[in-house]
Amino acid sequence: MRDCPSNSDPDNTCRWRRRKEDRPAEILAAALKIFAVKGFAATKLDDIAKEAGVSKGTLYLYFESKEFLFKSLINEFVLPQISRAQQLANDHQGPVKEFLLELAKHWWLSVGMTDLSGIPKLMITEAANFPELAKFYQENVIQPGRQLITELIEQGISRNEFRECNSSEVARHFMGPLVFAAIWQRSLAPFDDSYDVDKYINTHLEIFMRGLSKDDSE
Amino acid sequence: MRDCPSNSDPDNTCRWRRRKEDRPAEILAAALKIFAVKGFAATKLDDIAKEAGVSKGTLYLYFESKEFLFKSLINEFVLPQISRAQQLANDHQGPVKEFLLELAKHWWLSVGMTDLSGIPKLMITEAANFPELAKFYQENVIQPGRQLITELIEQGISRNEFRECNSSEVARHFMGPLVFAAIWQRSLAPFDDSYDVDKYINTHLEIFMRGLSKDDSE
Amino acid sequence: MRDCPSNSDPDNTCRWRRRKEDRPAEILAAALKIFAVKGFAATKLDDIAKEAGVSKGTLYLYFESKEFLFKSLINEFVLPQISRAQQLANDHQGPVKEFLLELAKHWWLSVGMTDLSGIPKLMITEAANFPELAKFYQENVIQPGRQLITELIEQGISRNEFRECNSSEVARHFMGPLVFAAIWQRSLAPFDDSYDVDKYINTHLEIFMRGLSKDDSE
Amino acid sequence: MRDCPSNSDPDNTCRWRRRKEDRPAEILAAALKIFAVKGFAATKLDDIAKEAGVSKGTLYLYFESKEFLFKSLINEFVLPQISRAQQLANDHQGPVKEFLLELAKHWWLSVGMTDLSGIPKLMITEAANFPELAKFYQENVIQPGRQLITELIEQGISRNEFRECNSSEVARHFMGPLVFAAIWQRSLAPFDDSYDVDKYINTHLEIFMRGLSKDDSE
DNA sequence: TATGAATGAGACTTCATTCAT
DNA sequence: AATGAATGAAGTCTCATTCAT
Repeated sequence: MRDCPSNSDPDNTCRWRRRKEDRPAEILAAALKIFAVKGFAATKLDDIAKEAGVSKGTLYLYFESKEFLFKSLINEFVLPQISRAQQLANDHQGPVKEFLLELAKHWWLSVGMTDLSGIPKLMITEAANFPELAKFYQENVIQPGRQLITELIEQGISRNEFRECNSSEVARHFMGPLVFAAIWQRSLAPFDDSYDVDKYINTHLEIFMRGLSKDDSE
Repeated sequence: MRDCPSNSDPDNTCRWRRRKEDRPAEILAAALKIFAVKGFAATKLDDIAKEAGVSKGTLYLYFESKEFLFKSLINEFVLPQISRAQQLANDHQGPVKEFLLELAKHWWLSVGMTDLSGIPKLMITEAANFPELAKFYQENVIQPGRQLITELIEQGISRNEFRECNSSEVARHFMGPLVFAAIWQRSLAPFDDSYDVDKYINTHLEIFMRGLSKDDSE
Repeated sequence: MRDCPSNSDPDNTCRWRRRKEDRPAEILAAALKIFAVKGFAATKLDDIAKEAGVSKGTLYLYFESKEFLFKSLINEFVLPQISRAQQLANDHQGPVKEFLLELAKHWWLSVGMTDLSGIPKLMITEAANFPELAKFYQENVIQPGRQLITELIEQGISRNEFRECNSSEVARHFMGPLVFAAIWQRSLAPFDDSYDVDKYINTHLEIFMRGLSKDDSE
Repeated sequence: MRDCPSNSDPDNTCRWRRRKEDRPAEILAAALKIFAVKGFAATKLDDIAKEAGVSKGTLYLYFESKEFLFKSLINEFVLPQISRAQQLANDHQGPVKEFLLELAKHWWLSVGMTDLSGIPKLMITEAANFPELAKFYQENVIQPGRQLITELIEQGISRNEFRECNSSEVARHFMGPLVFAAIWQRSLAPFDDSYDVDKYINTHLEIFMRGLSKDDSE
């Protein structure tokens, strides 16, 4: 379905494949890869086209400009993330601590260690160049996400799992290092032989949970 | 034209006299400001020149290219940082915990909240575009810095201030949130009304120290 | 898909049935409309296709290129014009003056006020970009047309209707304002509220005839 | 003044001439030449740059876009024309007929036979593509010009030089053929060996004046 | 030393043309 | 025969770099 029928193009060298429906998603995936590495300005549309396996002109069949492609990228990949965590939250049972750990693990597997981690990196990189986008991201991703964590922490406090604390402030410190790990992964980690993301995340969660736990919780 | 004519200012009391020997430093400071906001590719030399109060051509009297200017920037501002912390470390007396807190405070005042915080942001942003620079930064700033913290933590453990832990790994979590706060400051913080850096840093240090302290340390 | 399915319209009474043999003519008509408004270079084949109600690809089934389509246009619409006037000339009886007026009226009704007036506009607009076409037009339309008028004027002189004059030169002034009116119609007339073509043409013919008439002819 | 000092660049091969003040006018003159021949869309900025003897980039130092250059062209060359004729009108003495002939001659020498005749051609060619420009031209050039002629004709009527007529309508027929001659010159005249502009204009003025004169004016 | 007009390579973007369906 | 997704050459425009002044 995606390619030329194999019988007429066994080597898949056919340049005239038609796959209108898949194209936008393919292009967005390619764009995310390149943009996340180079940033907006340093990315050439030629590179994205090559990564997507199409010609430069094809990009313009689906996205009216480089800027629009970039913005579509954020919208496309960001919006689905929002609701997912909330669904998880609604379903969970049992100790908050365990659920928070599960949430971290889930975020890491579905965002942090995938191409999607390019999104937070891009938002940090380009916030000053695309303020509307940054505002949108802040309001629709960061804040709802933090709100969710905040509520969980408060739940943990009221369930006597966690010590009293400024839940909203503490929530920032739950996500911060996760996001930082994702960004680090895409920047200086390749130059740091002794860096091990999983260890980093585990250590973070340990420190965080110990800091949050009641003193007599041992 | 821009300088005070020497004949009219024989006593050199003119406050606005341009000291030629400062030009490179002025340009580097201007470049840091702009690069940190826009990133390397999106920055125009015109903008840097304007910020520095010189003409575009003048930049080329001191730096042979945009890339060279960028690299000079890193070298210029990064190298001094390295030794400073070590000097502090050599001088310190008393509890490690207090010194670590002092170190964090010092880093924040001299780097995190100044234009110098543009350096870590740029390194993260441009690591993939300037691998040699990233390698250099990693080896000459990140690693020595972490090494210093690692040793302090080990000292704290041996002095019975801190619990047993993987000192090197934990050291990452001392600096990570500080660096993250600096970067956040320069990206999404302007869109987050409820964000307060100082609170963020204090909360981080509290959580971190509590996580590191011995259980009976209360 | 666009045609009536033949099985559902066995009697061929469907008004919207697409007659394939008309396609080239339909495309040429659409092309004339768009080209006359925008000129050759500013016209997109997409626009012509839309106007003709076909897809872009279809244009290439009938015309090998944009340039060829443009040239076909001129040939298609220009050649029929030539002989028509001459036929009229052969048939006419009575005063030359009346026939000239009739000729002007006929030209205006069949060319000047129809889409065909796009042809002279295009020839003037694009003469420098398509010299061969301009030469062809000059030799096959302009000159024969003027020759016809010239002969009529000479006939009028010999019949004592008109004063002596340089018939060939005067012939230019018979057609010139008619053509100019057609072109004006397609350019600046829409911005001139007080412009009235019919009045313009009538005034022209009055002035022209008065200038041509014998002084005592009143 | 315009070029490099001859002593340092006797062969005038210096590519780094500076002549900021002259540049815009030079570029506009070059642009008028090319635009008038090819029309807006078919003109490449490279061609204009070459004609002006500068590089493509230089155009953008003075005009922010191709469209803006085009519009500047109209504004630059059109506005001066307006007042000139009115000044002439204010100064004139004697018979209106002679002054009208003088005006025609003046227009032809200063516009019709110079590069400036490209302006009316461009307005006709591009009216549909630049409606605001067409409106501006209509209101600021065509109408004032016609108004001037109209008043002169009315003056002639009241001085008993001309017959009664619809002065405003007749004024159109004074200028029309002059403008048409200018446009013809730039389009099909090169393909018409027997065409002689001067003869055309003289014949026009003869016919026009005869048509306007009183019957007993002989 | 300092300037900024000028340059031209290279990016974004358009659209005539092709061809699998 | 008809379509319209895909292509890529060619145009507009930007900006790092140069150099006469």
